[in-house]
Amino acid sequence: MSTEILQKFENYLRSQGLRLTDQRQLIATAFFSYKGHISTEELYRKVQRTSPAIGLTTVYRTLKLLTDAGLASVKNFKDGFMRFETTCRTDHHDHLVCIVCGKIIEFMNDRIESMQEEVAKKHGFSVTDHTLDIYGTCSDCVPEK
Amino acid sequence: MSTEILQKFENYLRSQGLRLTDQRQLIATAFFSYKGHISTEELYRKVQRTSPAIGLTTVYRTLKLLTDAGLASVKNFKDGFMRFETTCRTDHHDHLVCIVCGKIIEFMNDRIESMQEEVAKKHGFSVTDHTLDIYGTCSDCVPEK
DNA sequence: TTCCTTGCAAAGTGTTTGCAAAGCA
DNA sequence: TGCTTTGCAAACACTTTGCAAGGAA
Repeated sequence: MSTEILQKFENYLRSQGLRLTDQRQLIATAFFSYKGHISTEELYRKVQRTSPAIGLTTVYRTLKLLTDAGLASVKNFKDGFMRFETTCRTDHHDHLVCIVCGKIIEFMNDRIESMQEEVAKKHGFSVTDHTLDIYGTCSDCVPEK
Repeated sequence: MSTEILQKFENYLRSQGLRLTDQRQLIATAFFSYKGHISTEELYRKVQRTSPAIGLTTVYRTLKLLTDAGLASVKNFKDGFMRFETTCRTDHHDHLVCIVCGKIIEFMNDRIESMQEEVAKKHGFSVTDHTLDIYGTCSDCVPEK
């Protein structure tokens, strides 16, 4: 299932005169098997469990390649870490972030989207991208008054 | 005019057993006279022009104090710099950021705001904060095709 | 051979902290 | 005197780069 996407990665690499090495394959596979927004460190630890020889640097570099290939995208929440997620899911979405437990819920609201476009147009902007993160406390973390 | 807000700062400092020093006053004044989202470095350079002896560290520390005092708030755009703006203006707003020239336009849209609340409620979140940044190209920077 | 890839260590970024000197109360 | 403040330099945390060794074509 992730073979197809690995194939895309390999195609990109070849087109750049690069190679799909074992490390890159391992890192990419681990990355694509993760459903959420993974930080470099987390992906590193994930990969380390099965292949302790892989270095953090290689994880960084592979994530950069995946991003260049258009297969991953970077996201910065408030914690200052780079987080990545796959772009195969072509759906755009925004985020609800729990400031207590760190849970991230994705949502999508067409009306909000189209109103953003409208606002941008009104100011003469042509939108390339946007970020909507709502921070708050999730139902599991309600402060015990 | 900014005397009033400086007063607030001084009150906060006193309440914490701290002092409103010359440096802090200078930095705070420069900060409050800036209308937009200023980075630490920018504020540092601004202050340096009149008082070259002030250190970057002191700017960082003063901005932290202003934030603790509730007079400034931090904002992180994609560039990885901390940016601050005054909170005296109690109005909330979102941002349109030009990815070419860096221009930042503020806007406010009640319907978007209330729809965010709605989405959060639907997921059991109680909102404390949110971030809506729209990135794009402004009318001055339209790519010359 | 040629050039890509790797992991380590070192460098780089923006930010924070330790510290001794200086200053206010 | 006791405590805050300052600026420098060093430490930090995350990320990137330089490099020599190893590897595929």
